[in-house]
Order: sequence, then structure tokens, then C-alpha cells
Amino acid sequence: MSPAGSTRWCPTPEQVMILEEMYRSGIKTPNASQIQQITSHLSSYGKIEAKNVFYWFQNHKARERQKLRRKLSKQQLYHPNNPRFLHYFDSLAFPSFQHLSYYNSPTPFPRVGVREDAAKQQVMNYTWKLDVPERADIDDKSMMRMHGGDWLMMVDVGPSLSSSSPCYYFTTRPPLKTLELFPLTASTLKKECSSNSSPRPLSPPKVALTLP
Amino acid sequence: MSPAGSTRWCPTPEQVMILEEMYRSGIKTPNASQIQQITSHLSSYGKIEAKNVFYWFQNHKARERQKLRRKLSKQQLYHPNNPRFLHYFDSLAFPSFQHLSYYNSPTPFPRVGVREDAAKQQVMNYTWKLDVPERADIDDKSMMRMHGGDWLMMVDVGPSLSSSSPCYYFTTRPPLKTLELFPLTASTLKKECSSNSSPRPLSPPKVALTLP
DNA sequence: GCAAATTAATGATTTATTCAAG
DNA sequence: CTTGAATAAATCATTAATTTGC
Repeated sequence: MSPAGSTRWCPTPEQVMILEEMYRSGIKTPNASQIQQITSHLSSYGKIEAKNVFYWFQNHKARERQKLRRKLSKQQLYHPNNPRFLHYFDSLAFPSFQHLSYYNSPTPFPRVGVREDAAKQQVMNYTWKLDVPERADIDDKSMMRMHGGDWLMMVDVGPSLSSSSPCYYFTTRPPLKTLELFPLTASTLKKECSSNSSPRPLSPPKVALTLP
Repeated sequence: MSPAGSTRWCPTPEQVMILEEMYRSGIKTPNASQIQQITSHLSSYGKIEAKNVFYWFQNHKARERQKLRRKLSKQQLYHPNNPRFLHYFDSLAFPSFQHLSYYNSPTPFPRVGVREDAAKQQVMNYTWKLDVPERADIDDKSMMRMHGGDWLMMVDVGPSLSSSSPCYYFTTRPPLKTLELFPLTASTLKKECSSNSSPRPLSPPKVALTLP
């Protein structure tokens, strides 16, 4: 276990067992005198120094936390802060959507909230802290989301294996009147009337774009 | 039960009963010798091999866990099938949103997927089965979702406690136009244009509408 | 009733993860 | 840091159960 000229401490099984037992029983960050006690106790099972005990507790605490975090984060697919979850949600809401750069990303799809510089401008209210990726829904077939400094556009790539788009509402009901959500100025209103009166196309595959 | 030239093991009812009893009594992952014992015991009820026993415990344990997880996940807020979760998600994505009839609903906000008759039209693909509420995003401030046979409209009720809306992307932009949800006839369009031409007030609570 | 067609259940395999040992 | 065993998760594949249209 412990080579003669070894440069680092090799704890004996007994030492490890005792340390773990102490940790479990509540000693997470022993103070100087505790460390001294522990060291002298453990020295009857093998060579050991106070600094070894100190480091052991440091490392053990950190690694336990790490394990816990990893375990939790795997169970939390469905947490809004989880980028994979967001991707999943998007794909549910818009079944034939694709995160266009998702699978090309070197890292898993990044969680993107507000940019650092913007965050620093004391606009740190609760909403921001939630760190939910910004997103803009464009229409029923496309949306955008912050991706690094850029916007990632997601578009309906057309009929997929799951065939028809889920908008049977649009196809089976008589056209509804458009509700005005907000009062418009006369000028913008006129523009709208003239520009958006074309009927909705059936299901043309759209183009994928990543904005600069 | 077990065809002559069958390629896979078909346990007899007695074998299954005994295996389940063993599982309930605490045997979850039998070791090699336990598997041997069990196998020789069960062989008096029908043809069986050790690997069958091994696989049975593997699968049974996994599927019991699966059942349990599914049960749990239905109680979880962050599951896409949970209507409360959807409300929550919406409120994150659009912080000052309100499900306008949410708190008035006799039942918790209903989960609404495709209607039965539509589902039966052999469009029974995986996507439909997910039973995700239909929703239509209108713009960055409003959206609609199926609510029973009707559509529930959600609108931005203006600046909330969290002060500024998270759309700093949009705030640096010129005022948004109202989007046309559905194609309009010329007549209804004109009516809308003339009736709603006042400028948008600063932070007036908006009106809630449920379409017929 | 029955037989083809679907759907669900579950046996068997493969793949991924974890964790300890060197 | 790598390796290998253990085992959990995901998946494939076959059989049982059921629905459906005569």
C-alpha cells in the first residue's frame, strides 16, 4: 500500500474506514485541534501527518458534493434551467423542430441567459437570475433562442416521421377573427392590414438560419 | 405456453408466481449460486435455464423501478405532462403572463391533447400520444392554448414585481406589431382596423378573452 | 365467432454508468 | 487516468392480448 520512498500519503484501509466513519458522523471540516487528535489516533494504523488529515477532509467533502450534484442533475432533466430539458420541451411543443446546432455543438447545448455584461448592469432582478434562455416565438413553426451572443433560429423542418403538424385547430375550424391584443396606432395598423393578409401556407419546409 | 420450437423461454404460471414471491420477499439481484438454486427448484414446474432466471430478475427489477418512477414523475412539477408545470414554464418564459382562467377553473388547468376522434384517424404516431397541449404563440407577449374545446388566451399583464420584462432584445427595438393569427376576410379585417386605433397605453391591465 | 391487424407485455441483448483497484 | 467487473438503462424482438371488420 505505502511504498517506502513514496512522496504521498497512502492511507491504510483502517485509516480510510475511520475517516469515513468520522465524516459520516458529522465531522466535515475539523479544526486544528480536531485534526491533531485524529492524526494521533490514526497514526497507530500507519504513517500519517496532520496535513494528510486536513487534505482528506477537504477532498472528501468536495467529492461527496460533486457526486451529489451529478446525481441530482441527472434526475433533473425536467428542470427549466436544464438546457437539455428546454430542447426536449421545444421538441414537444413543436414536434418537428430541430435545434439546428444542437448536435453540432462541441458542448451540450449551452444554457444561455443574459450576457455577463448586461447582467452586470444591476438589472439583476429575480427574472434574470432564473437564467432561462431568452426566446422569441415567431409563429407556430419557428422560434429563436439566445445562443451565446447569437440567436439560434429553430424552424419547422416540415413533415417528419410524426407526419402532420399538431395544428389541427388551424385546419378543422372556420377561420376566427383576429383579436387585437393591444391597441394599435393608425399607422402601424394600416401596415399590418396590408402586409399580413396572405393565407397561411400548408407545410413548406423552412430554412435554417443562425443569425450573426 | 411454451411452443415446441420456441426461441425464448415462456415461464409457466407457477414459475412466475414463485419468482414474484421471491422478489417480494427481498431477492432483487440473486448471485450465481442463488440463481442455480432457483433454477433447479423451478425446473420441476417446466423447462428453465439459469439465464432465464437471471434475466427475469434484471427485467423485473428494472420494470418495477420504471413503474415507480412513472408514478413519481406524475407528481412532479417539472414534468411536461403536468399542466401545472406548463403553467409554470409559461410564466418563466413570459414572466408577467397569467393563465387568465387558471384559478377560476373548477379543475386544475386541464391537460389537453388531441381530441379522440382525431386521434383515431390512424395518425396515432408517437407525437400525438405525448398529449401535449396545443398552443399557439402569438408574439412575445401573448399566446393561446387549447382549453377544453376552447382556446385560452394568455396575455402580458404588464410590468410585474420583477420590474422590467426580460426582453431586452426587444426593448431596444421599435414597438412590436400585432401579428395576425389567422387569415382574415377583407370585411372583418377592416372592422378590426377601425375599432382599435388608439395608441397603446403604458401599463394597463389587458383584457382576457376566451374564444367561442 | 374468427382471423387479420394492432397494441401491450416481457424475454433477451446491447449500451452506458458506476465504482473500485491498480 | 485507465481498466474491468457489476449492474442499471435502453433497446430489440417475440409472444400474448386486444381490437376490428367481416
